[in-house]
Amino acid sequence: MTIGEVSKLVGLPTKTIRFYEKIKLLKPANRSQNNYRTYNQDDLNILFLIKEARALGLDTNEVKNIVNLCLNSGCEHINDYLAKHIPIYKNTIDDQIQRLTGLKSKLSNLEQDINNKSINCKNDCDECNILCRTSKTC
Amino acid sequence: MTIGEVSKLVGLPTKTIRFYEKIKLLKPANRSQNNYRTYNQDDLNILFLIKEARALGLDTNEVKNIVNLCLNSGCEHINDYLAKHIPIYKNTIDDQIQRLTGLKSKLSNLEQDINNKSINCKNDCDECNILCRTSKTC
DNA sequence: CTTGACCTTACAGTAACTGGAAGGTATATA
DNA sequence: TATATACCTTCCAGTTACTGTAAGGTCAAG
Repeated sequence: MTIGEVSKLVGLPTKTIRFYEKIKLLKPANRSQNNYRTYNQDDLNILFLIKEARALGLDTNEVKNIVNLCLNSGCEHINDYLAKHIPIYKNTIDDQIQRLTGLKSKLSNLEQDINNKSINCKNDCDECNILCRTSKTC
Repeated sequence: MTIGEVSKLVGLPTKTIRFYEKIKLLKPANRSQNNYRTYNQDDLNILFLIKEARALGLDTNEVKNIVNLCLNSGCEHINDYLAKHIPIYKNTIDDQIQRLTGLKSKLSNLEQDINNKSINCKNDCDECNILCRTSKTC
């Protein structure tokens, strides 16, 4: 299979497949006479695995661990690995969600301030919103 | 004020302040005889404004808009601008939260699959988790 | 006169791609 | 045979918002 065929089958841009090879997430592809990359079913399976793992939000280093486990051990080790690591992934996600939720409520507060306070504030900065208060131009 | 003093007052690394100048978020700082950057209260105010806006999750382009508004117009324009844009920021955040929530539930499903299904799966891949199923080595 | 704490610039690296340029290759059509 | 097209190749730059590091200048104190 050429990289374009693989791209369609797996649903990843050719660019991305080459990129994965470059960062050693994939081993260097075999080459045909004309120097085109060629892929077989095993390569395809690895790419599906990578895509699935990325879709779970795992970063490329995590994916690399899992691919190696998959290639060098068996899936019972993947299960062990995931059982240990999924809680960590989830904590990371929780942190991000919390951060975003905090941002959102900050924005809501600011929105309310803007609605409640005087819109014309020439030199009456205590009536301004927090962003404006920090600026002397206000 | 030197950049180090400003850094302490505002709570931004000197690196970051120089970086903001480089990307034209700040105008080029005045220089003392020895070529050190010097800052005055106005610069400080702008930096506070920038820090506040970044803390709200706005990207540097948005911050640039707001700084320009602050320098070239008055805060009534900032209020208008924010009133229009905050809903957009919030939508963006909601999208991100939704994405993360989706990832988390995917991870939870996988976690359950791992707990429920056979851990030893030699060539019995239907019993494996989704990551493993995609791999021939399973 | 040296030590330490500042300051300067410039370049590289981060994460995970994406876009583009410049060029080789394979196939179908005129 | 010429060409149009749709692939493929490599390499370099850009994205976001910084951070780290190196190599070097400046200033005050001991």
